[in-house]
Amino acid sequence: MSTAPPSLRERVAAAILEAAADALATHGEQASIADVAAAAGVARATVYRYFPNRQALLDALAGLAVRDAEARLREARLDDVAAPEALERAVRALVGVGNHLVVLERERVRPDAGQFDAAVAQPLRRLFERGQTDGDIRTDMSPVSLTESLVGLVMGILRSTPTLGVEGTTAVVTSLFLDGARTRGAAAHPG
Amino acid sequence: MSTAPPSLRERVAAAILEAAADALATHGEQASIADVAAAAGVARATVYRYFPNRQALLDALAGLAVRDAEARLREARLDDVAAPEALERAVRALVGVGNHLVVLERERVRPDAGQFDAAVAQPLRRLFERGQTDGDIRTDMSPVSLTESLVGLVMGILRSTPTLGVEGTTAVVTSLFLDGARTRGAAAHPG
DNA sequence: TATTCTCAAGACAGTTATGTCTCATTTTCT
DNA sequence: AGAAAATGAGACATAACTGTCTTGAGAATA
Repeated sequence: MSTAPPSLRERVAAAILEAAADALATHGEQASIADVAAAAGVARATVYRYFPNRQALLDALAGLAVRDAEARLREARLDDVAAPEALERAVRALVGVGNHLVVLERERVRPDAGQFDAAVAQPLRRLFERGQTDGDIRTDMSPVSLTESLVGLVMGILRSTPTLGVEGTTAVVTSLFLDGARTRGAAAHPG
Repeated sequence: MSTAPPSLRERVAAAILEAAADALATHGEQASIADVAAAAGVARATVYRYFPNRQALLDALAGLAVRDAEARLREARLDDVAAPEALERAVRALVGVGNHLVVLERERVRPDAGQFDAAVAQPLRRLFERGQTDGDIRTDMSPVSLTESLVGLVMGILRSTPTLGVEGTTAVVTSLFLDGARTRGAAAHPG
């Protein structure tokens, strides 16, 4: 691995990207460069020294999120285990990407679409397809719908309940998505 | 009922709000007044004749969405039926609000928060609480988490798959949320 | 200590969206 | 048809953000 010394420039660039992810995930698209700079604790001009313009920063952020998501999903080895276990790993990977994923998903309408699809949606669709052929996943819903549902679920929880931590969020999302909210087996109310 | 003649002003105001809902749901917060005006087929100045400033338009839109959601949830009579049936009705109500709900949910971080909570989240939480005491809904997840999950699910499907229609979307969301994506009962893959 | 690099702070111009206003034209209502 | 109201088009000033630049200060390196 390239665990080279984290040079100053790299550290500042990372801080700016992190602050941008937070600001964009919280305040949405209309977060200004001044907001990002303030959140990162640097001057506005410094941001422009690292990223020539706003779009470049957004692109860098999207690229980072894509690479992070790809790496986590690759390490998850979704193809090595059955669909339910793979799903839990996938959710853990997505939750681990955190705010970067929220930003990436928010910008997936923009011109640079496809990135989100290739890095996140496609592996999920493949996972659901395999789960369906193996009999682990219900077949009355398309892999596309299942993927969108899972993404919506993750995003909703990720944006509204950031206090659960990675494992807590993963457990909630996985359990709910796989088994649903209905009580299983037990008798309903004695009507 | 006050089914008065739909005066001209009311019709234009409704058209502007509808266009604003579409534009804001599609292009997010950075949709300009010019975008809204173009989408509504009116001049930019006309928008300002109906809403003194951008914030007033956003407030009107949020108020409309809140009233719409409240009315639909009230008509759904969630308290009159068991939790699973009530959940389906609630989902149908939320889906029926459509893009207005997406906009309202996106702005729930803003100063005028609470509106979304009072109109949408609170009824859902009450529904889940009742479902848990009746034994219809699993109790290892809080009503708050269940509510956030359901909202995330609805929003995700609503924004990414607008072609299913109200009934299709309702069926998908309800079934998935109640019973999950896992195959029920059938044997897993023959390993 | 001297040199070099980087940063913070702020001034500056260019661009874009906002909000106001006017005026000729069109639409609505009587 | 005629009066009243509303609209479209566009000019206009204002505000906010963007992107560039300069200056003085601070930290790293030799």
